[in-house]
Amino acid sequence: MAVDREKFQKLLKEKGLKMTRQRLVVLEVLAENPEQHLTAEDIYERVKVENPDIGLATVYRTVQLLLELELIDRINLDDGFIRYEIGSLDEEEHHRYHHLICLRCGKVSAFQDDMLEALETGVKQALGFQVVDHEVKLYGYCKDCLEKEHK
Amino acid sequence: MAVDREKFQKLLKEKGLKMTRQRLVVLEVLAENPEQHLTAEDIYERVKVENPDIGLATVYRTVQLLLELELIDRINLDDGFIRYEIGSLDEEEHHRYHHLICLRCGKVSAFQDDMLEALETGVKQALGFQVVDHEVKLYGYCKDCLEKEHK
DNA sequence: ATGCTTGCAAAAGGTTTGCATGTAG
DNA sequence: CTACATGCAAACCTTTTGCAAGCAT
Repeated sequence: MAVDREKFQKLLKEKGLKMTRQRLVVLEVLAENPEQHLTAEDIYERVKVENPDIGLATVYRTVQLLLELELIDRINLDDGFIRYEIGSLDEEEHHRYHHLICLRCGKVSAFQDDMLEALETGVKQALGFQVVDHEVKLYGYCKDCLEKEHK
Repeated sequence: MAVDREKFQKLLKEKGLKMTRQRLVVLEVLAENPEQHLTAEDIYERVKVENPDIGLATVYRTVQLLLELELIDRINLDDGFIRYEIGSLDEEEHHRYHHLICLRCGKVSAFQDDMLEALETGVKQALGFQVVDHEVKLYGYCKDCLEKEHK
């Protein structure tokens, strides 16, 4: 997935910010690794390959920026790291991704489901709470680990 | 909600652990504050009232232990603190609690819904992933904040 | 030129750990 | 008595921040 530089620059300009090599490279790494749940350190390692001078602090500052621009999503798997992934380009699908976390091997996979929309409507009517985003994590055992266990 | 000391001691004994004043007090604080989402520091402050000598490290060690015994649940609201609350005594209700997080005032409330059971069955059939626990967080604006905004 | 950005290193802040002492069983 | 548990302080580790130097516009 390629980064649209013009669109990126336009988004930055709207906030009085500048397009830099570092920001572009961080965004590109995330765009090239969709659904990969990268930590700041992961991004740093990959960015350094073609950009050895970049600092880890810049990666942290950039992911914060990309979050504010809503270009990426934040994922917290409760393992002490905050992870990031490129947001879905399709607005309709953007909030329908959930995560499956294997308690044995730690593998994380995503699946899509829109059943929560009904739940959100119900919460609004019953409690007056207006939902704008959600996060669903399902913990359990993945197919591979289940099969290994049965041997 | 009172703590069943005999049951607690039995659980500890099964793992070769001892029942101490500190462990009991931490569990009691959590039992007396259901659905309160206490941080380790919160627990520490409340425990210190009647037990000034306890150390913060003991609180951390104890919540880890209580998690392993499945007496309490862990909640991560992405605010830099890990929070804890007593688990539902009713096994059937144990995994049906979800959280509503207000993006304006930060208030957290819980609601109950079992619609995820159907989702979990579907995930098992479609992907072979066996779900044993889940966490659902809905972000949005609570009734109070919505009303204030409309004035 | 102006002022946003960066890199470095230091700081921050919640959580964990080492170790000598205390205590439950 | 023995092994597990505690308290204290230091260590950890991810993330944030201060500041002088570096760029984008």
